[in-house]
Amino acid sequence: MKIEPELCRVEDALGILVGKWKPIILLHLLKNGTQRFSELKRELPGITQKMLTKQLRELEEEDIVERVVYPQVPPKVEYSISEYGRSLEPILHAMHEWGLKHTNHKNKKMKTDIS
Amino acid sequence: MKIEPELCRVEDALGILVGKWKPIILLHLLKNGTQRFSELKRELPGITQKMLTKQLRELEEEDIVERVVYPQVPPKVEYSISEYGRSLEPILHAMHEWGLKHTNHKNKKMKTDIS
DNA sequence: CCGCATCCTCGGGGATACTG
DNA sequence: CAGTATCCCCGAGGATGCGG
Repeated sequence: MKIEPELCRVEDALGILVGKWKPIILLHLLKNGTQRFSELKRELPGITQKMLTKQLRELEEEDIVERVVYPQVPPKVEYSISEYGRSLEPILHAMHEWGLKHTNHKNKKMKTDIS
Repeated sequence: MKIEPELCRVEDALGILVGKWKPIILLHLLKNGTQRFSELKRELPGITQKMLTKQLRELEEEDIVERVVYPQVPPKVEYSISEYGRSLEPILHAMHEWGLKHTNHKNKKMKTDIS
């Protein structure tokens, strides 16, 4: 059955995943469970504190990640995937699998384009 | 099994789908099969010729859509989903389904936030 | 350690007009 | 009919510095 384009909700899911660092942040949290801000930052070479904060806040806003603040000095903040957020896992897997195939597809195309 | 974040190919799939009009263009082509440029334009209220051309060209570049030009006056150009492009259909469906659930989730949240 | 504020760059996307 | 060609705007995302 085809999706009725007028009733399309694809953009809703897309809106959650779009963001330069969001997919990879989600994958790290899915793989490693709860992590501190500084751990995540260390694992994401090139990201700035500002961007990491922003992406995490946007994911939190959608109830995808959970944020726990420990009121102590120095501060400690832990992030994790919410139960609800785990429902995105199948989509991430599907996109990852498709991405692998697409890489092959492009490689094949390269060769035939040259020969 | 978790995806190794370092080997993540989610972005590849994301890159294909991201573009203001791409998902809806794909859904239209999936639903209606081959369509002329002007037909698509008519079905996408608000899109400009420039954007429709651009999005279609980008999808063509990735072998997702096929473009057939009939050398006649006035011009006639037909677009359709390639065989390869159909492999995206499960992902679009999954995102659509998730989007529906997410809409409900947000509605529920609204109510509990108010009460 | 975590995060906010400020400033800046760059490209996606829109409006409009022109052409074979 | 199916495109280019121009000009413009805005917001995502980066660099850097301050603060509790």
